[in-house]
Amino acid sequence: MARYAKGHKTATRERILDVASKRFRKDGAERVGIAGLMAGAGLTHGGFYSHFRSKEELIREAVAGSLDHSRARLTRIAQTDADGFEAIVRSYLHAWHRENPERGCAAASLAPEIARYSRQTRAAFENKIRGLIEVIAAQLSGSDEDARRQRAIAIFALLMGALQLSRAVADQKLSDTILKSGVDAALTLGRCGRQ
Amino acid sequence: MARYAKGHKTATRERILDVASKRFRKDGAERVGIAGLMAGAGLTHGGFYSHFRSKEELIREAVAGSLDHSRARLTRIAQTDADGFEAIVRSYLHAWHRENPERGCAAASLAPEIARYSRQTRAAFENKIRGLIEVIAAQLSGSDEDARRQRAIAIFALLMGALQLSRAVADQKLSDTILKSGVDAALTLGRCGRQ
DNA sequence: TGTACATCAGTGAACGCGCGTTCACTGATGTAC
DNA sequence: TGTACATCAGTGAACGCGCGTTCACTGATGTAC
Repeated sequence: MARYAKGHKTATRERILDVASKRFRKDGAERVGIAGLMAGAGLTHGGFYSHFRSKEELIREAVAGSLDHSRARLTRIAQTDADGFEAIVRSYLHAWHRENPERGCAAASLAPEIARYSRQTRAAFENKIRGLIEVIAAQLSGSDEDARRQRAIAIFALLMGALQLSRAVADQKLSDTILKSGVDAALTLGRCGRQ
Repeated sequence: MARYAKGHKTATRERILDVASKRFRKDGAERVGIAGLMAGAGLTHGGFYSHFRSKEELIREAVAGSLDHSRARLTRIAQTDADGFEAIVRSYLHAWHRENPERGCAAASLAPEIARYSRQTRAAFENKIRGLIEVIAAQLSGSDEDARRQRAIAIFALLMGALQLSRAVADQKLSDTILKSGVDAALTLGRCGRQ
């Protein structure tokens, strides 16, 4: 093969990123191999390095891309609903999100793993997390912008932590309780600045 | 070698568990190999399977053991301080904890990974998490026991999530802000039932 | 219009390596006689 | 007290396998003449 239409290589790259992003979130970046990934994109493993310098670069870009999607989705959800904040909280701590990690928040799937990668990868992650925090902060009331940001940080930590716990326990009843408790607490934190 | 003193095998087993528990929390269970683990305990890899049926059994027991320690430590910290709840929150979201995962909370290091293991492993994790939640709930006020438990669940999720985020970002200033925001929010949630 | 050549996305064999797991074996000690 | 044997925690070679990465190659198309 050769000399494809303009934009063909970019399209292939996007396809690899899309497959990677989903598999990383589902199985963890560690567990996913390059060969299987490329096969999932309809290619052979050898071509990988003409698209990415290394597996870690792929992880960096796949995580960044999926967090961009998360940000866009949360923004959309917030705009659609009358109470944007509550809509964000309920959609994040929803059973659907718990059961479909491959379509969900990369931070919830990969945060501890990312903490073990290079500074560059952590910086890329950080950059996107700042964006998510911004989206949440924009839904909070209160005159002090810094205080809103700090509350948004804690709320995001709570959402992420609760989703992880709901996935890690064996008992479905406890898992449901975790989601419910997370929603209640997040709404409490969201209302603290309102009066 | 052979015919060691009574309790020798148990002591070796404990040593393997101790090394495993620390390495799993530091590097992730996935990244840690049996051979290196056994070498760290002063042994060769072949003997591993006379102590554990499989790597996953080791993960299960190492995580359970370290969560037992976490529970004991949090209980002690709560008893030492005048405000037991605040002491728990501040010690969990302390820079020392962020920088020493190998000595810290296994849930914060491994939650997404545990979510991908077998039901048996998730059940073992769940059992210990229930214990941690109990310790937190015991520090909360409010007459409704169920409500205290639910708040404790959310608080633990918040603590775990905030610690993970503080480890995963590159910028130290943001990392510090995450810890601080987590403390503030956890204290807010802890006080909600008090009036 | 026809021929020779350059391009380059993708192929697939090969690299060294570490993984989890199995198993025949070692050898110092305790026990039986 | 001395000898033969059983025990069994730990050893280390070997198993098949998949990993991330490299690289010489393919072959369909676009371009130059």
